[in-house]
Amino acid sequence: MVGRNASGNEMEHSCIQRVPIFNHLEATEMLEVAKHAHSETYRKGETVYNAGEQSNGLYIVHKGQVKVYRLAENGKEQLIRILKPGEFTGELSLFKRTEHDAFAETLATTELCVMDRDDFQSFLMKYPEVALKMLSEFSTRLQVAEQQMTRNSLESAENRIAMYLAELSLQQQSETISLPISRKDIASYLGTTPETVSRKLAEFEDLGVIRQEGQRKIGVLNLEKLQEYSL
Amino acid sequence: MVGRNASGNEMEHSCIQRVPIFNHLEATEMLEVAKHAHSETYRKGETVYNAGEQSNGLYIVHKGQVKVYRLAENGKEQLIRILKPGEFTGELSLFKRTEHDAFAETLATTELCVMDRDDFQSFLMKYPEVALKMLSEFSTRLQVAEQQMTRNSLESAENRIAMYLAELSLQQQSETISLPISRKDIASYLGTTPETVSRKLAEFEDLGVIRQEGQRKIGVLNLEKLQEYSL
DNA sequence: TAGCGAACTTGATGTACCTCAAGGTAAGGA
DNA sequence: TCCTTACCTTGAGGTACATCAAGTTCGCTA
Repeated sequence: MVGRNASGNEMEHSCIQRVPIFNHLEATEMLEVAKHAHSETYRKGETVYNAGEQSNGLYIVHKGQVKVYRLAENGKEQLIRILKPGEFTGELSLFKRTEHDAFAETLATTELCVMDRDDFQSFLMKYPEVALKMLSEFSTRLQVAEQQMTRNSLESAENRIAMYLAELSLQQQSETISLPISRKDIASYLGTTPETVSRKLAEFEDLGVIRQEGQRKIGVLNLEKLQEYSL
Repeated sequence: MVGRNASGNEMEHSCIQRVPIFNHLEATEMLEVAKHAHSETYRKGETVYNAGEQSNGLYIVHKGQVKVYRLAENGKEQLIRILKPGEFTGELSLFKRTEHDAFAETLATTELCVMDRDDFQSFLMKYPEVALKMLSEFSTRLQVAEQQMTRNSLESAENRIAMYLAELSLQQQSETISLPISRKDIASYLGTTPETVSRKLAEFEDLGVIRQEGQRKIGVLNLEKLQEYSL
């Protein structure tokens, strides 16, 4: 961590304003939230928390990106998700006194708002709208996690990669998509290896479905064909 | 569905009493919940909902068991989870107007409490303790889903099966564990095939780690050895 | 813009697991 | 109790993908 700011100051306030679960609150309410938060600044590649460490707060991304992943005993890594501004992790600690079961690492210079566990429950009791927003967010994440689980066990690596590209293309609403993460991380997210990702991308290129334009840019020439892999 | 009861009667009340997210409420509050719930009765093997159908309520299991699964386009099935009494599904419909993305089917004669979507949000606003309980439940489920996802993509089928047995053994606190589901369903849950499950169980038996005693009973002879597969 | 290191690609080889197929066993209804 | 049916086991064969090992390209820093 590069810096840490005490609770209740300007930085927390701006952070809380940007976060979906809080941004509908009145100004005075936000100030109350800010009292229980502090901000932390990280450089690229730093560790926010490790599996096994005591978990004691809700981490909300203000600026930057955070990668959350797990490790198997054999050292293999599974990318769980990439947190973008407004998203959060560490929610389990709000309800149970447990250890982290994953690792969190910054992918860029990152500012986090950290909500202390203590008082957060009573805060939620006072502002049930916030609890509802969190519930909504959770149910979406649950759906995504279950979808991801299904894909990883039911679809071939080829299909998973095609689906991933198709999704990116739809998200980014563009002919050329820019990969948000490295091939290694894509592999880890999709439960395969970097080699396989490489080979399949080359295959798709041969088939005229995509065109690789540098490591992080991919032109989608035939979205329909990509989507066919998912049905 | 075999039967449906109107809202607010005795059956809903008993159902709501048993459910963890509601059971701390006062009697009068429970009655209020019951107003927005009705009960449904199913025989074994019946469909509660199908993927693609409009989702419009929270299904809470009162008695029996419900299996929630997804289908890939190739017809392969992935078991998401088995709902036991007190557990619920359909939560996404409370926050979004969406279709079900999974299938739910009863494994036995089953009674469900169904909470109507409408008013549930305002109910949660009125009783934030209930929202907190749901949040807690969600965060646990999220953790389980992410764990399951990691396992299915990082561990070998052999390890997954060993882990599954070890977990059952710990859960049931017994030398002989009784499998709660068929081999086909175990395979589906672990992202493998019934044949592989069969073979691996036979292997474990040859190694003297377990003893198969009929289709649904397994004696655990060497729990440590089983657990070694997970490290 | 040269040079370094990380990220990526490509090839050759191995293997865990899936698939298809057939026989065996257990459970439940008439 | 028998008979049916679904479930499970075992075998043989194929394959998608991982693994290991060299190259190659990219992108950053100086």
